[in-house]
Amino acid sequence: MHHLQDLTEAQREAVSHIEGPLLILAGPGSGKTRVVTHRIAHLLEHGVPGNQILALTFTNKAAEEMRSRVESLVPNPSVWLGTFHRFCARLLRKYAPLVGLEENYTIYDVGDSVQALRRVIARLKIDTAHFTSDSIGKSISWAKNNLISPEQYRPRPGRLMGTLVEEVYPAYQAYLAASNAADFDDLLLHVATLLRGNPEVRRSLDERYKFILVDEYQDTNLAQYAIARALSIDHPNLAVTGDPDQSIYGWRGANLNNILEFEKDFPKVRVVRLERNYRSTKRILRVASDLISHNIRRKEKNLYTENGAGQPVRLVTYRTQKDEAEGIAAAIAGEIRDGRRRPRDFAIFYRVNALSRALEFALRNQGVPYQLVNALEFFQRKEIKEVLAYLQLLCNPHDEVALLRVINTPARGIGKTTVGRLADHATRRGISMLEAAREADGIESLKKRSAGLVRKFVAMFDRLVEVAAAPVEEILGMVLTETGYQRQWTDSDNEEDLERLANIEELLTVARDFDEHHPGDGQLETFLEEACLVSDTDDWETELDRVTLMTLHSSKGLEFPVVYIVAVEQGLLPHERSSEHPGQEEEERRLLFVGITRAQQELQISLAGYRDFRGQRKHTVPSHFLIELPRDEMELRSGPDYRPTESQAPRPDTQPAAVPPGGVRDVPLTTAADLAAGGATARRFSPDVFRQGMVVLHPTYGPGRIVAISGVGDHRKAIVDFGSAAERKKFVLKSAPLRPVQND
DNA sequence: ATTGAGAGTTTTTTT
DNA sequence: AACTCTCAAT
Repeated sequence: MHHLQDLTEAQREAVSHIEGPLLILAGPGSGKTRVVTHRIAHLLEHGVPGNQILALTFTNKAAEEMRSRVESLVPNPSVWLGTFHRFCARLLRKYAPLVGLEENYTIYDVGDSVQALRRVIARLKIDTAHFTSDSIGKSISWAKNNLISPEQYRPRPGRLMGTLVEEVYPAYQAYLAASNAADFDDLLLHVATLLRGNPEVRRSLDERYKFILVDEYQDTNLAQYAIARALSIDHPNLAVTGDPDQSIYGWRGANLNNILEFEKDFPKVRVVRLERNYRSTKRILRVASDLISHNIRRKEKNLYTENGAGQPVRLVTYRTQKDEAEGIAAAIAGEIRDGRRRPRDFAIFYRVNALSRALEFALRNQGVPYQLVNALEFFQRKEIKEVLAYLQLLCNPHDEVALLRVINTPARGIGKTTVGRLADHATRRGISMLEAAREADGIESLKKRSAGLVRKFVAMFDRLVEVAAAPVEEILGMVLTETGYQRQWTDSDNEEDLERLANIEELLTVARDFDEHHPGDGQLETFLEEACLVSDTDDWETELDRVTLMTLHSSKGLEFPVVYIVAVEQGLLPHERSSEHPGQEEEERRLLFVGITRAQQELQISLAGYRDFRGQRKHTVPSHFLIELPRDEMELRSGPDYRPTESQAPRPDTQPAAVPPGGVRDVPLTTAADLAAGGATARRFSPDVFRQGMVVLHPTYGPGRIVAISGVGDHRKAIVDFGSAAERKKFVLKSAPLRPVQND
């Protein structure tokens, strides 16, 4: 079988394993993805139908990578490949009623659930003087990850926090149920309880997915563990891959025991160790090994490589944060200028997102293009969340968080008092807030004016309901038009407003792409699901020739020729918040281990003597992890090695550096020829010229505004509003006699 | 009801 | 430094 060629003995053993439990302990850079994808191909070639294989990953990025690599081995594999959360979301669409939801349930992302929780706490009139809603939320999340239902939750005696949670958790869960919504943790919790409570369902799914693979098994929490277990009882063909040394999600409920005790769970397991590293130099690997050997809770591993020794690992101390950023930027710029490296060869890792600023600034000054793997990701931005909330509400009218978000956005005079009265009415009558809004005229406490405004809002919403089955791009267009959302910024030259408009444009493009890949109506649910289950590494583009900036957490699974790890200082790495819990220090060490092992050829670890913190400059203490590193493999330096000199001084014209969220896209512009021809002859404009909200001219109807636009290529259609006199008309852009108008 | 100024609070990591 | 929240003025 050709898949077994050019694999090592250990790799081959894992790849050719077919039935029974399998544990692959894979060190960093040991070709794990290769093994997993080859194994899937191997299974398929041995007659296992693709739809019996379920491969679960943690990020969409990892899933995508895996899919494309499997595809290169076997054309059209019908394997289910995706994240745990997505798998559960899909499953719940089908089995929602079994856990008290409806099929059209909404997924609440972190922002949504925080809103929901705040509301619940306010409603319970709980004094949050000493406990933030945040910390209560964390406790609830912890409980869910550990499969503790609201009914089962019991606080530890004497813990004030616990008693609070005991009261809030059930109320919060009831709120979600009333809103027909599930938060991230619920996706897992619901599926786990579903499998436990419904033996027939469990059996049929176990039968359906006979071969299950779980990637990054060291990061699974109890809920994920329960799901994987429950699906592997009749067909215990569970293969997991992982590395205890790379477990860095303990704070999210990951339970290291899942992997450390896998052999107890499945006594007949076959264990394969992949210890040979193909990625890094000897020196880098040695530094990593020495560091991680200081952890107690681990499985001993012997990492080795046949690669060359490489250069010493640099440990650099800079004077200030600024020196650090400038030093690194100058070094990178120099390497690029000399043609020794390309921008994409470099990555800079840091513990917290806030540290990216100084680095961005320095890189920009050096004219080095970079790509920031974003923390405040695209779908979390206020304007995006607001527009999407309309879609959420269209999809699920019970969604209270969505309703509260949109009812007065953009401002339409429905203020706090009115909303409060609507909420009261809803609670009294046991109906949703949207239903309450429909009864606005009958609500005593409401002033005439307010009732009128609410009525107008409902009428507007109902107009949107009419297009709810249209392509997503069209729905979005209607939302923007009907709500006046786009209009509020169009005439602004405020920088922030322009950025918001650009984001809205970007959202339209995302919708357009989605429509293209999901033909057919009624895909709104799927769109929303994708929108909230994306993660920030997902939009990281491998192909772009840019320096990558990201947190140590998001660096997992990636590799770069040259890696910089900054701010290795006490309080930052290990992070101060990690001292609360004893086990967390080891996790911080693993985090540094992960960062170090991303490097292929060169590695620099650095710190600064002073760092700006919350506006103030503070003295730093070197991380105590540094004394655990082998000095004989390293080169110690004190910066700044470089102060930008004349030749390296900031270039006047720095190129645009950061990629806009969601990536770069070419915007088709109206060419001069288009404009010239449009006036004189019947020449048609390319459909790509037309955009949402644009003013266009029609030979018989006159000027009008594009209310919504959708469709692909020659089928691209626009709905145009010609003012109160004429009705709205729909045009196929390819053949319509429309032309863009320069100005409003 | 909305807006804006000022005060007060915040920061880990993410599906 | 940047964000959210509160309160007073409009």
